[in-house]
Amino acid sequence: MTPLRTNATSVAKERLRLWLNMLKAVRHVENDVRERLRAQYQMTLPQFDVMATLHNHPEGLRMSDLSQQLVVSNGNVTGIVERLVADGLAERENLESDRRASLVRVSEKGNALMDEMVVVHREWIDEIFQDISEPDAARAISIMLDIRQRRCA
Amino acid sequence: MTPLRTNATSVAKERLRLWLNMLKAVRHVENDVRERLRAQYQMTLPQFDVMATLHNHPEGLRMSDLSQQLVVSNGNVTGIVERLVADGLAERENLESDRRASLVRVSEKGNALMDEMVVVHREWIDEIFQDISEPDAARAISIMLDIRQRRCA
DNA sequence: GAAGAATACTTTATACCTCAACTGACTCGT
DNA sequence: ACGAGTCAGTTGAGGTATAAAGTATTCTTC
Repeated sequence: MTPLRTNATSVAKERLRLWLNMLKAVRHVENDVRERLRAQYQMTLPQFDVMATLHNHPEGLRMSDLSQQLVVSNGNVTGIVERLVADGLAERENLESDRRASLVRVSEKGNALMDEMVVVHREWIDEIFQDISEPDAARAISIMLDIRQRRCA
Repeated sequence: MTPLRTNATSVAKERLRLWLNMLKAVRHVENDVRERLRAQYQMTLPQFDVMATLHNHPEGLRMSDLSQQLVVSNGNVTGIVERLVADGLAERENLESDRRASLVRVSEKGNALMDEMVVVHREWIDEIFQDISEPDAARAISIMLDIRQRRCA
């Protein structure tokens, strides 16, 4: 067994371990946040994700902008926005400039709610991540970016 | 604005940024792996996750062990294992010691497949994570553990 | 300026996923 | 024993998810 091969498999194992731990950590946080959302706001996690994204873009977003921001499929967004509109939390408007597309934005009711929820949500995350120092967070962010920014579709 | 408050909100923002980046990174990797699984093995990601876990425990696992390992709900595992058994990749056996429970393990056919897939999967992850050095991986793993190991239910 | 390619989005089929309620089985105190 | 409480697992309803196919619209290119 050459040292080269040993090192290569050693890195590979560590990367796999990282991946499995990322998965568990994300699910752990998602479960925590999901439960709080349900208990305190009767809202699902995907619905909140969409609302939070819309809240960051008061000018409105297209369906494809949403699916790209959230890294989910196109058809997925259709259903979630449908429910949000039905609940009066979001609105859709046809675009004159491109009749295939439409703009989605938070409704007045949704905006008032999100003004509050965004603050509360940040506090939740702050609590869940309380053991993570600012330098650790910065370091981890940079690693997360490295993972995503690999050349690909 | 006191410096204390400034620092507190600064850390909170960085933690939120970390959370959002973790989410995107995980979805990115999941999408990549999901596509390869579908194209090369006609298997879904959750099914692979279950099979890989079972493959690591040749003696077999109970349903609740599986859901705990994968950080998913109990009812979820029921459906996935159902499909795996239907496809002949896994087997279930009633436990004499506890007639409420049952053991799940990979079938002979599933074992042969997983012997190969586990290696290929590690290569995929190694490729996707190729920009992550071993020290970075180790550091990130420790941060992921910190996130999970906070006291909670 | 019309055929063809590309785009934005929806729809359908299938699989996942949680939660809450439920069934059947174990445990334990009395 | 035996009933209250607990535990392993399933079920059903509702809500995500993806992939693939389909629709309408816009762009492109000659």
